[in-house]
Amino acid sequence: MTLYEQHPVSITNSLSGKKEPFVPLNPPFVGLYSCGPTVYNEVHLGNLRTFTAFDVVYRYLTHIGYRVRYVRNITDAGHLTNDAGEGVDRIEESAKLEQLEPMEVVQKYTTSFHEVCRIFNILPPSIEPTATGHIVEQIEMVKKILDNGYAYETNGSVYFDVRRFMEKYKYGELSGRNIDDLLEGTRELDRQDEKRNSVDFAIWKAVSPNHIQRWPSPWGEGIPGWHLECSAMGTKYLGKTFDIHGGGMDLKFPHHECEIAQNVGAYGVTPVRYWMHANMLTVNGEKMSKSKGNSFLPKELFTGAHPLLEKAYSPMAVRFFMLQSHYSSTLDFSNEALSAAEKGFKKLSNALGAIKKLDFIPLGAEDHELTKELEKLITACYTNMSDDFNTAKTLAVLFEMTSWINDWKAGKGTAIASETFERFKQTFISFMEDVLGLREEEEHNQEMIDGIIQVLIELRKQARTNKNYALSDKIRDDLKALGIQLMDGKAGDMSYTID
RNA sequence: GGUUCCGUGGCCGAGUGGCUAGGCUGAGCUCUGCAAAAGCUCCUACAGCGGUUCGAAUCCGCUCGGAACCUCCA
Repeated sequence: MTLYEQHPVSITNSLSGKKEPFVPLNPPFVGLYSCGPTVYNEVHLGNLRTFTAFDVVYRYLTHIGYRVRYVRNITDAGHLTNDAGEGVDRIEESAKLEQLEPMEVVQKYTTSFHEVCRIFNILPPSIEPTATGHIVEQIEMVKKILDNGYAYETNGSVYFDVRRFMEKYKYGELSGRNIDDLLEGTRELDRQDEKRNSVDFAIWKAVSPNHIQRWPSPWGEGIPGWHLECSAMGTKYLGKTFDIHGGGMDLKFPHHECEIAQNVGAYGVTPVRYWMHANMLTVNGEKMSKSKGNSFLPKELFTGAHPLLEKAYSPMAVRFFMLQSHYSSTLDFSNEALSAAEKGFKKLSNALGAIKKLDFIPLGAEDHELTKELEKLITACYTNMSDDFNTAKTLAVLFEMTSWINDWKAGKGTAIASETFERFKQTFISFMEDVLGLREEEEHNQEMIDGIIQVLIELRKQARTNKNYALSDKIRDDLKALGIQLMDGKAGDMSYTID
């Protein structure tokens, strides 16, 4: 019996708003798609929360035995600042501002994004497709939608015909939107528009020849619509219908709604069985976003160089902070909360370091009650994660396990079977490292190492002055064993090298 | 205005009908040469009002407060 059969997963499906048992189309295979970044700018902490949330989904599903194909795209074209037609292209805009070639912008921020992921221990997906690498697939999809009669061409642009689509299918189901309300609210903006209805959206957008990023198509030169890439790439790599699609709450409408419409319009089937939406990171109760000026970059977080930050925080403390709340709740950022998280994480991190080195110390006959209690904790890790990826509850269990680990660390024996001990140990380590992606913090900076060695050098000097050569030699030999070579200078000064 | 969601102790945050997570902070204690770590104890809450129920933080209604989406955003 596999782990996922022992601990069946349930997921809150945004489509129904309810928690549903997770039944993949073709177990043990799972198709998971999540919307990646638009690489026109650095990702900020808010963006990171979503990527972390789906990283954990990917990690856990894999851990319990599913064979997950995780697709997370890079949007490197076609993301206009609005759908109405007068929007600017984000990548082109950044290119102009930074005086770079658009693909230089793409490269720069893709590299930066990967670096941030590495630092926060966000695993690379199975496939990380780019919009520019799938222009052909996107054009094919536009053709299909046109052939099916759910789109129309105006001046070289192709728009999705929402009204027409609604004659046969539903639109607005995911976001619970009423199309008439939408039309009501935006009627004023409709004049001189290329679109038949304000709710229609571009699936192919004509651009002028001075636009650097552009591709030939049956409708002239242009760029694919933003919503289209996810439809095309999701379909290509995961099939016309796949298991899970995730993204930030703010993408629910219009992005994901349009994605559904495009797939249904092209293939007649809804693309996703379980929609998952990660909630926003807030600052003083307001969504963190660039436009509000309350966002900060990962780099600023490590240095503390931002007006909102009282001090620097480590990546793992931040990751822990995010995992302490459920992905579907808003999480409020504050220095107080982050400092608390920092300390809490340290406790877990110490326990992790300790249990790796711990061996089983038996104590008398097996206490069945105690064994049961510890087995319960092991099981709780699974049931909590299987319950809609409840990382907060899982962490609470890991803290309870930490109490036991600290006891054992202090040399206290335990009256359980060695088998239970080993499972306890393995579960703790794998939930920390593999499932939650929390690793021991060991990134000490050079400055700190220098400081530490100076302290030792000072001690060694004193030992030599006191002719305590046994101690001074021990300091030098022990450091050498760590790859640090101390060298005595002529005038009693010391220097060192590190391998 | 429309749609959706939220309001839990000093702070952050789980929890969906009875069994009242967890972390951080504060106070006291144990251990300890000092410090740290670790352990123990205490501070025990569900915005307000009303209703359903034997029983509600959890369900229903109203009031107040806040947020997200409806334009780009993870």
